[in-house]
Amino acid sequence: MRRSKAVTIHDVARLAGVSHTTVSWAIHGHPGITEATKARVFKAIEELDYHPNYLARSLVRGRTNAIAVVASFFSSPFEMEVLKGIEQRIHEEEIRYGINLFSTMNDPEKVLREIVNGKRADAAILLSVSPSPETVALFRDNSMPLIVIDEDAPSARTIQLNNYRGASLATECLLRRGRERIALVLGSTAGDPGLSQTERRRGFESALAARGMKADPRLTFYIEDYYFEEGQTLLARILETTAPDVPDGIFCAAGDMIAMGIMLEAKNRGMRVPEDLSIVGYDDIPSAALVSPPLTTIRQPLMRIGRRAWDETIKALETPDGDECAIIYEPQLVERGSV
Amino acid sequence: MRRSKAVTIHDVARLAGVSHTTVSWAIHGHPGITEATKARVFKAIEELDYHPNYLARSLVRGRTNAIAVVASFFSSPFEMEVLKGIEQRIHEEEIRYGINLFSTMNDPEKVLREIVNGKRADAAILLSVSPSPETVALFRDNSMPLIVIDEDAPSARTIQLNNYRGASLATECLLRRGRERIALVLGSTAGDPGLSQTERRRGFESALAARGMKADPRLTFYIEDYYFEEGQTLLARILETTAPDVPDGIFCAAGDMIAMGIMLEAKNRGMRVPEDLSIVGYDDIPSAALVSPPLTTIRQPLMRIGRRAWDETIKALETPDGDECAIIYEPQLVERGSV
DNA sequence: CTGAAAGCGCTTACAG
DNA sequence: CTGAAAGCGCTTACAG
Repeated sequence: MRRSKAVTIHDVARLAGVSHTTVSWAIHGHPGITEATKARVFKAIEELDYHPNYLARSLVRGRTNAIAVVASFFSSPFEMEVLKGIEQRIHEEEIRYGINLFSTMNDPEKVLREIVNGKRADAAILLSVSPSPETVALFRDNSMPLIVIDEDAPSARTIQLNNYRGASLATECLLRRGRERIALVLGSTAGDPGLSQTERRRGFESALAARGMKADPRLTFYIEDYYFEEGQTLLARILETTAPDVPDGIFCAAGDMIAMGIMLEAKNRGMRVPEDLSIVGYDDIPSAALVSPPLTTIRQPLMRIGRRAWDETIKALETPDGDECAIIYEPQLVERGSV
Repeated sequence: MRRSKAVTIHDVARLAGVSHTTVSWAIHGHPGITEATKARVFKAIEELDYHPNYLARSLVRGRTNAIAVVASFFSSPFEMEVLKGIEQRIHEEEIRYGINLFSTMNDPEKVLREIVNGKRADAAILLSVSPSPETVALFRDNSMPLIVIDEDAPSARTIQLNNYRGASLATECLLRRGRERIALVLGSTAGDPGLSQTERRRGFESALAARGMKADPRLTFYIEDYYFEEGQTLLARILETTAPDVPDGIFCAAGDMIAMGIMLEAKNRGMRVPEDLSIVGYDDIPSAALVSPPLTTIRQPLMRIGRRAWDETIKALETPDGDECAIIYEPQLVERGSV
């Protein structure tokens, strides 16, 4: 097995009969290198199949040409969609940045500090990860752009979803159909509830309040996981704990997957949706339209958010002293048959 | 705005009153540094909040501590599930590798060469990307491990799914229910059909052959995209082009999403599933169980594949001269109500 | 037990 | 128009 030693700029210089400085300049289109010399250099590069070592280049330039994308876990529908938007942008624009994934199961702050201090990327995009003020300051001190999606972070660039409004829309839809005992299902309570869940609760409560109704704490439920089986067991729990005053509507702020689990279980128990029980989900995942009845839900422009996050990152990288931004995207009610 | 200069190993050395060599050795637990010296060094590190520059370290070590994950597009259910498996492993094992995403819309070979030549990672995992023999050789010559998932690559480490068998299982299921005119729906024909689609076709044909039947070329259809709307328009096309001998069964090797689109359109047209038309999908995406009737489909152990890919990568990294492997995972028929 | 020196592969003022 | 030199921040034989 031939274990070839990597070819360096010096090999190219030797073959072309110039100094390695000249090679570097030829590569970078530095003005004032003869066409003839340039040609010799490129011929040598071709011949040796030379590729600049990206690490060395990054070290001396102080730029990695990589963007960190940080999330607590990838591969949830939310992260997937946003990632898709980012990807689209990369391809459309031919921008020469790589993307490095960091997931933060344990200690988000530690990961973020390591990105900055270890110079592991030129900028970071955070998906539903909330940085401490100290960390935001750390990024700023190192002039490293930080884009925060779906969380709040004072004096950072944020791209948010109006979760408050999404929840209001969902709840109002239920109220319009005359639902009077509406249960609220929220996402995981593990540790910090997260801004989005908090906001959805607020939106739910305010929509009720607008009708002079009050949220009944016994009608608020939490889930642990996002598998639809969780939705099935949850409905059992809801019916049990609330009997005989079972709810006639459910706003499942924890997302469509859970909502679909609830719906399936309702059907298994002979309940009619929406006649006996109306359900509204959140996210509008692709299969929401395919279940029966099709699920009424809230759609968020996740791909657009991904694209925008990328654009903001690039902008921040190119104009380092630009203002921080606070962009908010509006959700949309998608009315189908489950209400 | 304070723009702090990064703290280097020299700053630490100065504060601790030792040479930078000693600092480096203290960090790496080099034997023969007094406890007292070590303590001074670590105190200085703490005080200055020093973090080694990862680029410099990688350059001198010749290792990036990053694994490249390459796919034509991320954020398809397939890639996401595999990625999830990889992620799990990273967290379970506390392994210190980062993961760098490379997507290869245009020129896969170019991306792969750049990863090797630019030293952008220590190893690469390919998701449904098929490397040329030259590229496989390039990886080998640079002793860079290459793990190929769901494609074939002579003399590389491969982790494959038995697509042939999956298709046979699906087709046999249809045949058992007495279906006699079975249509085959295959994925995108753009360029190379890809190994998995080719194998699924083979499996389909062999299952028919086992009953003395022959695949009817007029009953083979291709899709462009993987949105479920595509499935809806496809059924229209199928019915049109085959009338009056419309199929009584469809094996949708292009995946569940399309299968669900087909099913929705069938219901819209007043066809009964499975009485008038049986449908089998592929992938067992989470919502397959939720549609009505629930979709019969083929499940593949994607997360396990992700985990295994990671393990093989690490193994290859640690024992560079290990054998190439060829692992094959078996799919499983999940019988629900659509057949 | 600790330090001076060389080197990883590149870029970029600075001279000629 | 081209080259010699310094330096990015680290690691690691090699001497003392």
